[in-house]
This record gives sequence, structure tokens and C-alpha cells, in this order.
Amino acid sequence: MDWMDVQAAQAGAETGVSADELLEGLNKPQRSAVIHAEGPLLILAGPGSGKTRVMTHRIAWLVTQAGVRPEEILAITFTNKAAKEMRERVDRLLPDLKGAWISTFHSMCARILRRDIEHLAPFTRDFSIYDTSDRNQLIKKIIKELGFDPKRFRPAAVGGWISNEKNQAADQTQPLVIDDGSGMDEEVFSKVRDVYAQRLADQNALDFDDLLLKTLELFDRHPGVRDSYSRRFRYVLVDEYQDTNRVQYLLTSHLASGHGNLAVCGDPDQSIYGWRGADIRNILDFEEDFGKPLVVRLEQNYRSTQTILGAASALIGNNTQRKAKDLWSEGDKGERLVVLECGDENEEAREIATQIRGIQGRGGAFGECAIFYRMNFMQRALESALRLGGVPYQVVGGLEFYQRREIRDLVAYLRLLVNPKDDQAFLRVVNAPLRGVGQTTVGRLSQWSTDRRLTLRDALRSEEAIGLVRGRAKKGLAEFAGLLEALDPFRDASAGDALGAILENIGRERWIAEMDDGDTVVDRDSNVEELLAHAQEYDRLYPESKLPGFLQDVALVSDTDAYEGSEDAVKLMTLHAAKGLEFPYVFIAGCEEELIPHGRALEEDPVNGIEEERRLFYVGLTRAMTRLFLTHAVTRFFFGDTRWARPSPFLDEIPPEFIEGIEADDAQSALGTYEPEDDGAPALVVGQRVEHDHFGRGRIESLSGNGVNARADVRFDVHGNKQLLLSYAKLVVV
DNA sequence: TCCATTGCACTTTTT
DNA sequence: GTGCAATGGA
Repeated sequence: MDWMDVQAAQAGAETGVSADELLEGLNKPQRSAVIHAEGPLLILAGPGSGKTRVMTHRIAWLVTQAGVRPEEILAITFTNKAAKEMRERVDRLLPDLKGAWISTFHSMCARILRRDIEHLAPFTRDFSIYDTSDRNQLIKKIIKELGFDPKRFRPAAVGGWISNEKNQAADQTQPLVIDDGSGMDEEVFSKVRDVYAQRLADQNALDFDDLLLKTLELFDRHPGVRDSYSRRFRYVLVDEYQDTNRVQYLLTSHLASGHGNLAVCGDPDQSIYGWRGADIRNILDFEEDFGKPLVVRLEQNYRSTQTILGAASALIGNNTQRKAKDLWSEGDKGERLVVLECGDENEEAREIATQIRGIQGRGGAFGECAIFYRMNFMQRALESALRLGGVPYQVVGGLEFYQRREIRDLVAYLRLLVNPKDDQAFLRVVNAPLRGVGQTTVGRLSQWSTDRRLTLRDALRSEEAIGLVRGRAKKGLAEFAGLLEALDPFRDASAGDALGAILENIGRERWIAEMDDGDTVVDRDSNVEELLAHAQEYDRLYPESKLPGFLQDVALVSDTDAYEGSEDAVKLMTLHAAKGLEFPYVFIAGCEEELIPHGRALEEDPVNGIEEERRLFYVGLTRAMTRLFLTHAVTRFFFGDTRWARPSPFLDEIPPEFIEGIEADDAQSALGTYEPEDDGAPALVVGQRVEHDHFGRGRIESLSGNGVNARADVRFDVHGNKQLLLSYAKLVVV
């Protein structure tokens, strides 16, 4: 739920866990890692080798057997999901543990900066965290201000460049190489970068990269501060160490300086974040960097069948840049992998739905199945097929809750309340709800404030600036200023109270009503309720942290946290999001050239690209416990048109003895209870009764179009006739 | 003159 | 579904 301490409400630290209990069921190398006392420790852990178990047991061991106080422990993970998982599992071992930090790099840094950033003027503890879209918007504005064309210099591209460059700047071992073809681009980019940095400082805001970089700067420039953390955290653990980048490596070194009690674990074969600056050398060079660590190899796999393991090992064996490793398992041989060839993405999706229903029919649960894909857009076709097939599903990660407009608006109000200099938040809500304040007005205020190196909030307070605006817009600004004033007392309130005040003051109903123009079917109201509930829950858990803490939580938790493993629904996620998870039945959709390996990845880095993609595929394969289904389509609609797709070369790297090929049609007759038509149209027929989330029940009058263009004309009982695009509309057969 | 609404192109992977 | 630029309406 959140980045804070492992915290059980109960007081006291009576722990009844014995040494035997902590070691029970662990194999020899696992034990040696758990009980390792002082000095560096490197755990090389293959997939399914009980890595998290070792980490959590080690934490419990330190506390109960080695006399370490919980607050001396810092465990760093890479994703929120992993942090949450680790926290829950530690909590299960030691329900009364309190004071240890278990968080992601980003949360940890945010938390440190929340305390100590004032050493780095002009930043204050009320700083805002800008996410990628805040960043890109600001960059776009700067590009325009500098007189460049945002079409030629795409803000997202410039932002990516700046991010890369920031992360590399910390890397003394590597010369800065930024190759964009023409030297001119670089000049533009670095100009934008400098203004961007200036603007962030003016707005008291940090982007994701800055969270890490500023912390590093803090440690570099203020050794006293660094030492206070390093003294406090006498035992540092880092999970997924193969995914750390240079900055994270340096942060880790700082934290471990002085005591050297650094335990890292990871698997070079699962390094999939190279594009984000992750440097595999960090784990490969650990032995040199931290001097004579205990090296533990976890090679026994407890997760997958022999067949799945064999297929995955054969695949990854094709990578040249790796340390060879012998994974073995005492598990069953298991069934062979199924490779399914389908006509197009819709057939593929239906096929998967059919298979899942087959699994369910034979006693499996929906919650035991997962579908992975390389790119987010592939989610659509899968979702609609599952919906049509009556298969419950849940999307993990992706652009979910916190990206919704209503949520972003509310969060922006909160941000503005805490940090009045937050121009991005100001821009977001100055005209939400509509107050007649448009581009021109905002443009003028913006110009006025940047000319003076002030913020939009300053402009709003300045008579001179307001004087530039007339009529309705002026009235709107006055209204907005009044609103902000009315909210000001809630600055130090709890998150729930502040949100309540905002909702009341902006006129919740009207605000929500004007967001949609009738036909969009989004339940914004319940999203708002959910955010409120989340805030109240936060207040209950952390009564002392108030708004800044809540905002930090929201900024960093953003998506995958919605994941609830317990629900009986098929899980959909990208291959990246799948890391660290396991499922009895795994489907990987779109096993095609250009997709996996992704064409762009190969372009960017012909040498390492293919190997990283192979690792990504390897991560996907090794999530499966009992069955693995790999699907590919002959044609696929993406980037604007339908294209021919060839099977992924990775499929050929899996030895044939592990594979059972099935043509989609055979599979249907063998397992299917659900009969799709073969022209790509969904399994709907004229005259059928259907149900729609918003319009209720109705009858299909006619069907037209194919694939993503398939439409249905439905006569609804209450709402009358509607033309619905099937790839968007949520139609369920009644 | 300014603002709101409609048609258009776009989509690697994430904190 | 999103964010963007070009077009009418007050």
C-alpha cells in the first residue's frame, strides 16, 4: 500500500521465531545466505530459486538471532510491487517488526529528501514530484519558449534524452556518448536541459531521476548527512541488483560505506532494464567492488516443470554475455509448451480466452492464469476477447488509476496546496472545473512569470499580471484565487480532509459532469471515491505524515500497486511487469518478430538489444509453473495498419522436444466451448441480447466491419439505438 | 479577440 | 483512449 515502514499496529517486539523455524525447509546455499553475518554478500539467484524467501528470512534472522535492531535494516527493491511483497512476507514472519525500511530506491530517496533536502538550496521539504507527463509538458513549453519546433524536437524524446544524460552524468567511468545523428540536435537538447533544470528549481520540483540524483548530491556534498544514514542502516539489502543503474550503485555504495554490510541479490539473466540505464556490470563486478563477498548461488528451481525450465535454459543459453549457470529442478517433467499460430490479434485473443476457459473447465482457476505481452496496446484485443468470452480479468500496471483525469486533477490541487510553486499542478487545475480561463490567458500569465523568474501562483497574486487579462477570464482567475485561498487552511490537514475540502469547494458534481461529453463511459465518481478511501486509509495508517507523505506515495506508487493477487481473475500485464511473479498457467501473446525481440530495441542497440530481449522472453517463460502457451499471429494491426508478422526467432531457439504445436483450429475443436467466426468478427450474431456497462441491456440490430473496425448497431431497452465500436465497447453476451 | 469543441495521429518496456 | 492542432461560436 505504501512506502513506509513495515508496520504492525501492535506495539512491542516480542518475536517467537526460532532459528530452526527460520531455516526449516531451506536448502544449503539458502541457509548460508540467511545466516551470513558481517560483510558483503552476493546472492546469484536463478528464477524460482526462493530468492525472496532468502531475503525475508535473512531480515528475520538478523533481528531475532543476530541482535540487529529493525531500524538498522534497509531493504531496497526495484518496484513497489516487490517492496509490498517483501513487506508482507516479512510481516508474516515477524508480525511485530517495526522500524525497518523496506522500499524502492525512489521512495527511499524521496523520504530522505523530505527530511534533508534543505541542505540543497533552493529546494524545500515541500517539493513536488513531477512524473513523466509533467516533465514532458514542461519540456514542451521550454522548447516553444526557446523558439524550437516541438514537432521536430518531440518533448518525449528530449525528455528521454535528458533523463539518460542525467543518469550517465553520474557515471565517471563512461564518457558521455549521446549520438543523435546531427550535432545540432544535441545543442538544442542541452539548451533545453539547462532551462529545464532551472525551471525545476524555480518550481521546487524534482523529477524521478532527480529523486536519486539529489540524494546522491546530498551524500556527496554533505558527508555528515550521508554518515548519519550509513550509521543508522547497518545492514543494507538490495533486491534485483542486476537492474541497478550507476546512480543507484553509487547510492548503495554510500549507504554501505563504513560497515560494508551489503547484501545484494539478483540474476544477470533477468536484467531487462538496460534501456533505463541499468548496468549489468554492477552485479558482475560486485566481487571486485565490495571485496571478498560471500557468493551464494541459488540454482535449484522450485517453481517450474522440467520441461519449462529446459526450454527457458536452452533459450537463454544463446546469450553470449552471461555467466553460465546450472538450473535444476526436482519437479515433474510436465507437459510440453504449446505454440499456437493464429490469424490475427483478435483470433489470438479469442484463442487464449478459449484455452483459459478450457483450463477452468478442467478444474483450474482464472486467478492461476496470466497473459503477458510486450507492448501495452496489445492489451486491448485481449481485454475485449476475455470480456466477450466471459472470462474475468484484471490488468496489472499499465496506465491505470492515477493517470485518470479526475484523479490527476485532484492530486494537482493537493500538490498546489503543499507547494505553491508547482506550476504543472497550477496549469492542470486553473481551468478545472471550467472557469473560462483558456490558453491565451494562461499564456500571458506564464510569460509574465517566466520573464521574472516567478511562478504562476505569483502571477495570480500580482495585480500587474492580472491586469493583462480581461473579461470572463479575469473573473475566472479571481474565482480560482479565491478557491486557493479558501483551501489554504487545509495545507496541514490530513489527506482525507484536504481532499474533502477540495471536492466541496470545486463543486464536485459539476466538475465531474463537464468532464465527459456524454458518450464516454467512465465511472469517474467511483474513482474519486476510491482516491478518497485511499487517502483516508493513509491517514489512518500514518496519522503523522499528512499531505506531503500522501502525495509522495501517490506520485511513486502510481500503478502496479493495484495488483491484488488474491482475486480470481486472469492477470494481464507486460513482460516487464511480470518479473518477480509466478503463475501456474502462462500465456505469452505476440511471439513475433518486431515484437519480441522488439524492432526498436534492436535498432537502438544491435549488439545488446537482442540479448536483453532474449532475457525479457526468458523472464516470461520462467514465470510459468505448470503450463506455458506461446501464441503468435500471422497478421497484426499496429502502428496504424495491418502487417504480416513472422514468428519470433526465439521460438526456434526452444528445442522442438519441448514443444507441441497446435494449429488454432485444432485447439478449438479439442478444447473450445466457444466458437469464434473466422473472419475476425466477434462471436456476436444479429438478434442476440447483450449487456453494456453504461447503456444496460439491448439487442443487436446489425453488425458491420472487421477486426478493430467491427461495429454493432444495438437497440438498447432504455437508451435506444447506439452504434458501438466493438474494440472499445464493453459488450457482454447475456 | 478569446475560448470551447471537433477531427487527427499516435503508442516499448517503468520509477 | 490520449493529447494535439485547426475550426466555429460568444
